[in-house]
Amino acid sequence: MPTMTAAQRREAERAEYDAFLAQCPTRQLLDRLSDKWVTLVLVALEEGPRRYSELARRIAGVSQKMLTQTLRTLERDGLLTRTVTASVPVTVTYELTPLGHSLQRVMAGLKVWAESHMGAVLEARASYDAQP
Amino acid sequence: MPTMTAAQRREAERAEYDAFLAQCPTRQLLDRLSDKWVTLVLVALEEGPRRYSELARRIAGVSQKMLTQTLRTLERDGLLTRTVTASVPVTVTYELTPLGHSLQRVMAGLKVWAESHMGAVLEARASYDAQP
DNA sequence: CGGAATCCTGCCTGATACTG
DNA sequence: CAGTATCAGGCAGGATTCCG
Repeated sequence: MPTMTAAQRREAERAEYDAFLAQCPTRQLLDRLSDKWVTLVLVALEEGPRRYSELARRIAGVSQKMLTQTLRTLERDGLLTRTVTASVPVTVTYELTPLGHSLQRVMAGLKVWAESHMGAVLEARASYDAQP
Repeated sequence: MPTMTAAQRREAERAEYDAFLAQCPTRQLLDRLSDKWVTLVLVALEEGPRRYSELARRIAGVSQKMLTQTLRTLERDGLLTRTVTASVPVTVTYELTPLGHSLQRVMAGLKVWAESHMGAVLEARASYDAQP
């Protein structure tokens, strides 16, 4: 039986992994999470369950293929659940798991950062481009 | 003269942007930040200035092309500075700006999350793949 | 050492069409 | 409505070579 709390177990686990190493599984995980659709899907689900069509509408510019692909991967990784309601027409609902919620908090920070510091970035670009 | 604090200004600015809109500049910024090399470079610089060769060694698997390209973009966006010391051989040092540091804090959270929850993700995958 | 320039491959992505 | 299947192209990204 485990004598560690979940938090202690995570800490011990973290010490064994290093995302800087190319072969480390966390490196592959980090690569997968570093995806614009992943970020947007997670943030779109932050307030609760959403239907497929709701997500497609909210996340402007995503193709059906990429949305489905992203949702499947996130489901496989245990970050969200997919629920099919047998009605006519059929309804499919996606919802974050507790694991997904913990990641969503990090992702939301990224989105907020982008929206908060956009001005500073645009100024930096203008300044950089002005140089001879 | 501005009558708002920097924090207030950022908040007001944030309200004008929405990364869910495909045409919004923050969406493009979010796309750029959702890059594995960006994440790793920012985290690699968290403890202070680093030379080009140090970064190349630390971030296993990155090609010279991608490392240079990533560094250039981050420099243009005002997230880090590039300093050339005219010696033989030449030395180039990269260092986070205050803006870069604020983003680095978010990025570090992503890396820590990946390293902390790797086990849970692997279990979820095994469970998903076991289904008929 | 720290790049720039070039070439070239693959797979990511979008568009389209079809189904339960 | 919520997908799957297929096809085609474009550019991300690796490998290589050369330079100050």
